[in-house]
Amino acid sequence: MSEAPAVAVSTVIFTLRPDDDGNVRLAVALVRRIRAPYEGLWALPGAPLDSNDDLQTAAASALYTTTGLEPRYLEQLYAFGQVDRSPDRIISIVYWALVGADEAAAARENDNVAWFFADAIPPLAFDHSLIAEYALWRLRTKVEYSRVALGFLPETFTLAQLREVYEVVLGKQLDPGNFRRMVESADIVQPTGLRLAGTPHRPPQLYRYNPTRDLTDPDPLTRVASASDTGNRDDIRTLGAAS
Amino acid sequence: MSEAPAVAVSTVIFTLRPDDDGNVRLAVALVRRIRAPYEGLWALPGAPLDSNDDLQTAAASALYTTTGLEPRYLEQLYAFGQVDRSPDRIISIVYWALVGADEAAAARENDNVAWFFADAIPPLAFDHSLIAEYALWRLRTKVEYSRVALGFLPETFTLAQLREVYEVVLGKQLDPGNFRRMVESADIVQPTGLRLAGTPHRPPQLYRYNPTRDLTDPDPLTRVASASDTGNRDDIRTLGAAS
DNA sequence: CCAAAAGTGTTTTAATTACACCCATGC
DNA sequence: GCATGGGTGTAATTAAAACACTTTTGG
Repeated sequence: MSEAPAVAVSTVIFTLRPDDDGNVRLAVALVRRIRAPYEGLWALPGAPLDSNDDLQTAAASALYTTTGLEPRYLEQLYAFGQVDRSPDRIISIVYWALVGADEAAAARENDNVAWFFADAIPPLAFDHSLIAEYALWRLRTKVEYSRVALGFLPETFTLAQLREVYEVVLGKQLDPGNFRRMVESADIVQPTGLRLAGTPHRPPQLYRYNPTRDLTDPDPLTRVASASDTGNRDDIRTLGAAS
Repeated sequence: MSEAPAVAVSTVIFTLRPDDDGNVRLAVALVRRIRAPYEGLWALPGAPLDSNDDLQTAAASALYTTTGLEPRYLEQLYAFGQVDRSPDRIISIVYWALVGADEAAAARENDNVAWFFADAIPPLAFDHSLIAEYALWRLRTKVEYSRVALGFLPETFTLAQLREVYEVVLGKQLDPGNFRRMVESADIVQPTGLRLAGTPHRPPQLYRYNPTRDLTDPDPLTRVASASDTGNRDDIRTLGAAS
């Protein structure tokens, strides 16, 4: 009889950041492994699950430990448990998170913690390459039918900024006019009445996200979480389950 | 310091079965708890994770133990790990499964194992009521954009049977003509060329599911699973991840 | 006035829905 | 023939995409 499987929680952390040419791109936070196995390789941030922590708390804490940031959005991705995915039997419960582009710019980064552009992720330890790819897929599909994109933006923003988030995540240009109508009819945001001044063109309206609506439409899990809020941080806009 | 969390795997098993009036309805398999806590209450079938089993194997085995059946479709639902969801700290990795209506009719059933109609599930042990509700939500949303409905049907079937599955799961009537066109354009099934005889009306065509397509469109996880098939049962039509 | 992005309007296209109607069989 | 569900056709509605055009600012 072998030992009981160990449980770990990891988080795929996404943000937006400009590359050297000034183009905004999707980026993922990775940590370098400092011990065997896969010593020296990059991996997803994570830690063994502390028995006193909820899964979501553990995921947020992995995020905080590596970046010093709080998630704007946090959702469970999948539980990985193939017997041979690691030398020891480890069940990894993986979350994915969005952090604000503004905050991430100031996030810590060093030899062992770094941001990688999503289209240039190096080979990762364990099955983490597959996990990262899956998280990316989930982000992209979810952007199309939910409001998670707001998780990258600060409190107020212009529609052009919001559209840029969609364009970067989806990897394609969007028609400004149609985008505006889509956003308005989906009731995603509220106008603040303020305008952004100082532009060399017509000053755009500033919007904020609609606080009466969650970033995703509520599935039964999210509904329970927001109804009987059991000590969850209220700076995470949704605690949503998968969907 | 408390002990390491234990890992269990449970499965929400769906099938279709007729009620006393002969109406086909969605049903879930439950087992009665024979020990504390929640002794006597109904619960989802499951078991502690054996260190030698993959998660999916464990889910299929929970299914087999309770019903004696093999899943036609099996997908991970969610990992539940709230600290207070059980007296001991237990991380439950939950799968959901579809079994054929024809086979389920012959499945074992006794004082401690029974099928309950999905709209009449009794209060369950632990947080299993919430889990069952979430699985139901996932099944319903997934039926709308994938081909999982085929998981309820035998090898060959008529379009009317397939439509009935959709109607029962979604809880609404569908237009036969439009349904036919939807199925044809989505390339869900293949005509067998055979016809069902003995009806008091025009004999319908028999179809089989399209084996060149999976029951769900492949996300990165499913794609890997089917490409490098690592000992998965080939009678499960997809090993799909969540989506 | 010009450049540039904000913002509005209109046309085209495609997908969805609603519903009328014919077809083929057992009785 | 007639009742019944199988199967086809078509018009109406709605949503998505394409794209022209007007507005408002800084320089």
